[in-house]
Amino acid sequence: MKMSLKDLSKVLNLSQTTISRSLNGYPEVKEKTRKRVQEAAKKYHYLPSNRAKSLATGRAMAIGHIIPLSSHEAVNPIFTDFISGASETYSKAGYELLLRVVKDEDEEKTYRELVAKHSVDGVIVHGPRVPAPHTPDPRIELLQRINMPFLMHGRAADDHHQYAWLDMNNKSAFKRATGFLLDLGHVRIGLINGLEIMNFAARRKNGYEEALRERNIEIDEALIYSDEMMEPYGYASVMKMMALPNPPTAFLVSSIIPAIGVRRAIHDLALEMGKDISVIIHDDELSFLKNGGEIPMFTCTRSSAHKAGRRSAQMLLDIITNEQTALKHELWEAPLTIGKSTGPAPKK
Amino acid sequence: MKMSLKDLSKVLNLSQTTISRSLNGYPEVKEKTRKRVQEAAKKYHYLPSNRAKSLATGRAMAIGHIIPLSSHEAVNPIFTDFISGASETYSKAGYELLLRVVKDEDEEKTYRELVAKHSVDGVIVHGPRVPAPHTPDPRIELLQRINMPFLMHGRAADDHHQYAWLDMNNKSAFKRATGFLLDLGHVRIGLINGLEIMNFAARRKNGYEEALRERNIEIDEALIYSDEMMEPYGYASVMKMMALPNPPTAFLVSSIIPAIGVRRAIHDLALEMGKDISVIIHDDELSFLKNGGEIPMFTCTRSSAHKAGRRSAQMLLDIITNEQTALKHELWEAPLTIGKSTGPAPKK
DNA sequence: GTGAAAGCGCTAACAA
DNA sequence: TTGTTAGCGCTTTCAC
Repeated sequence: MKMSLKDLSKVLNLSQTTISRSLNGYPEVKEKTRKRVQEAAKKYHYLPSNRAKSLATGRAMAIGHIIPLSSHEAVNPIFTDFISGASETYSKAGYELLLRVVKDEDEEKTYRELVAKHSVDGVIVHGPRVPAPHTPDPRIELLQRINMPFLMHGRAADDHHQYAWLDMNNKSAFKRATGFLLDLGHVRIGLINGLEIMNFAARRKNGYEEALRERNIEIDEALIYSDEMMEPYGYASVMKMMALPNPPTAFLVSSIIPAIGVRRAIHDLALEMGKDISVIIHDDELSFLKNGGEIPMFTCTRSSAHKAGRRSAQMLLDIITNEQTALKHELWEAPLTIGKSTGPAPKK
Repeated sequence: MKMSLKDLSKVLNLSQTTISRSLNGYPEVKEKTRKRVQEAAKKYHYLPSNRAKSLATGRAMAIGHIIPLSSHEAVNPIFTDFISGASETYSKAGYELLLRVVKDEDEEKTYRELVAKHSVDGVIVHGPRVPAPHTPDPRIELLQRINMPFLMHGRAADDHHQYAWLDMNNKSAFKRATGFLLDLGHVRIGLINGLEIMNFAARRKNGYEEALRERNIEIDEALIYSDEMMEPYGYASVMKMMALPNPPTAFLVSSIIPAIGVRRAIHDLALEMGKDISVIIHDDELSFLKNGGEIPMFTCTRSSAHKAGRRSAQMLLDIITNEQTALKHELWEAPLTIGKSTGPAPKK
């Protein structure tokens, strides 16, 4: 049942070398022999042991995905689509996907361990942070120091050029979304954002502010919230902002998780207090729509997350196999899909 | 920089064997020697290569998690918590977590490949199906045939005893939830369920029906919907049911994804048509609440999913290491957390 | 075009 | 208590 190279070599009356060469596409094998080998391999369901191959070649044939627990990246449903896309690419290339969910404080240890144990050939790092303005994500320096190839999903602060990354254009997406609400006549727009230590949140805020600034609308800090993307956070933010003397008429929400709370708050307000909020727009509700839909919405869709996963995986594999020194960067524009808005535009 | 056993043995002037024994806790090593070895290992950041260890011992030191794409398990945010729990357990035990997201039709191939390539010591299978009543999930037979240790997350049809599994008591959870709504005075309760080919959905429906039956309330098929858990599905179901001559006064929703659509529908109805639906209850909204919350809600919370992941991983490791023939099963009761309900109870 | 032999970094008999 | 030796299943020189 369980076939090894040796077994196969006995069956075929060939050396292990020849079989290895046949299966790995080396040119010096006679075509007839190669065919014979390939047929036998199929017949006996032979596949080389990953462990042995790794040991012999020095390559682990695996990529690590490290999910920092605190980043709440794991909780973002989009993340699963990303990883599923990556998995697809790895399978095609014969690589495995190794997943680690780690506490922040264990992250350095994890990378070191992965290197020492020869478990992976490279890693994809999720959720880059901005510990302080103009301070690079500490993980970048670490990974470079221990010589571990990596690709960042998202960018860190100001050091774009020093490492490979793939990112959505968060700033542009939120600038456009804000513009969309402004076009509808909204002036007071609540921003319910993620923690600004997360790079994407900082960029989104920039986009929001830039859109307002370009139309000479004052930025009101009372309309800008920033916290971990949990459901009660969305609910509480809306409630607080709606209690202001001059409440917002629309909300821009940075993730589907707080958006659920936002919807609940809006619902409660409508039912219990007769208040009426006209538009809510947030970043990845679309992820759950099958074919477009009626929600006013934009940015990262399920299929684009999947594509980003595939692309990121490929970029990393390229880095590993080509050993190219030129770093690759990709900045994706998020599709801005406008659907039917919930409720009317504000009276002017 | 990169340390191997051999390197270490030279540094310490000991044989590789002694070092291996020291580090792996064999008793026949002199305590003083062991100490010396351990210190050196720490000093030089030595960790054994996983690949070499695997090859020598015959154990892959890795567990595979197979996510079938079609099951939409991947999209369930709870899933990520499950896997993060599992990851924690594996790390402690020195195992890696290998993730594969595969199309249904590739699933058999995937398992065979994992066996042939010696990539994993066992797998955790997600999203058991009920292809037809009283028909077992075909993957069970396959895994047993190819001799791959596995643990099912969820149960398949009627063959509980033949394999190890961990599952939530879906039937009981939905029975209790339905009972809760009945206690509030609701009689017409809409059930927005997952595809009934998924085992958990079938069980949930059973619980719902049993609760109604026990109170002699007629089961109205017009109030039972079953589909893939997408957002528009939730929206459309509510809209359709609310258009009935005798619409429901409450909804029981099987996942947070369609529940978002349900909330949107309720919101739209309230705003645009003045309709008022009193209670919505669904299964894992709580997963996004940090410390309880105000949503009427129950079952699988984030922390219980995490715990289930940890426990499942441990069960599988036990199976692998103890080679115990007695199969383990665990059925968990979902915590039923009742919060403030959205809207009033129906007028009697 | 094919094969023999060494070696990847470990573990595990078997000796000493 | 420690060391010697032979693999684990593959790839890769180097010979033929």
